[in-house]
Amino acid sequence: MKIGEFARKLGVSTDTLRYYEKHGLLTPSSRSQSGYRIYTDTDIKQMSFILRAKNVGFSLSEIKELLQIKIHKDQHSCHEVKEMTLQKRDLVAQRIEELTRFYDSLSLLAKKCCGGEEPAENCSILTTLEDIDGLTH
Amino acid sequence: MKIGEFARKLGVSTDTLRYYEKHGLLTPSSRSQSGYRIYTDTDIKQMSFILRAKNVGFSLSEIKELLQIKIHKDQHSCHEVKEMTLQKRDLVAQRIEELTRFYDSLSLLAKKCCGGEEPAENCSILTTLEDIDGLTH
DNA sequence: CTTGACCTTAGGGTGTACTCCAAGGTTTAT
DNA sequence: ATAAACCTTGGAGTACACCCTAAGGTCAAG
Ligand SMILES: [Zn+2]
Ligand SMILES: [Zn+2]
Ligand SMILES: [Zn+2]
Ligand SMILES: [Zn+2]
Repeated sequence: MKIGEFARKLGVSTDTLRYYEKHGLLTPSSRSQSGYRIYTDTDIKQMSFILRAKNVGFSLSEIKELLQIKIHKDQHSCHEVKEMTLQKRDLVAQRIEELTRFYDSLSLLAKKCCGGEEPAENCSILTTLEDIDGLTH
Repeated sequence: MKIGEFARKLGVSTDTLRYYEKHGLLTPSSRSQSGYRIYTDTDIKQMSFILRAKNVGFSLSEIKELLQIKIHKDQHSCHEVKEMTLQKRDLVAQRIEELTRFYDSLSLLAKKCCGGEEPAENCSILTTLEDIDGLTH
């Protein structure tokens, strides 16, 4: 499919796709005789991967590194490729851990509030926010 | 403490701190007679909160919204404040879910690789990466 | 065979989040 | 008292990730 249809399917702009190509994140599978970009289902999968990674806070250069796993093919051993994958996975695990602490902070915060209709001036939620780091330890 | 010491403690630049103040993320507790910014332990807690949020991929404007919980004091009821906190918490939960899918993708990928010393040319990890979305469904 | 919807590249503009001066005032140490 | 090490504001510059426009080529429908 051409760039317009592909962009609509993925919910991004054609400009974004050209930008990603220029920066080595997603090169369309081929070009038509007239030079049009041709995207395939494989490209949809890779683009979905990119968008999910972006959504959880990875920068484009970090995502590019994640995709490098694919590019190292013949220059590297299975061992190296596996190591790299596990290393990236650990990075994700760290983020999950931090986010979980964050989630717990907000949960505790909510728990401390009565949720009533009175003005929140003396609400413990507000006085506790300053201690949010203390809450999680 | 003054801005330099505070910056060193938190591992950021003084420029960043002035930038955050200008954009409403962290206003130092007070100023000295000569106009120097004076930061306290409370400011350390708030800044740690900001940095943790940044680390897990929140933008500064999102973080500002998170901190609004504190600012709404007398204008809002306990009910509203609690709702806001829970809503922010759900946003964090969504991110955790996405990151977890991501983690599973990379785990499955690693599992498919023998990890041996031969060139990775025929490594299933590389042929599977294109199918990474399929892996998680 | 022309209209309109698509596509191409090149290059400029925007918002975010810093980062780096410049010119000057303050504080501490010798 | 004067240097060194802080601090102040204002404004300019940078990197990232787009976003938009211009000028033109391609292609299916009427
Ligand atoms: Zn309350
Ligand atoms: Zn209450
Ligand atoms: Zn392998
Ligand atoms: Zn192998």
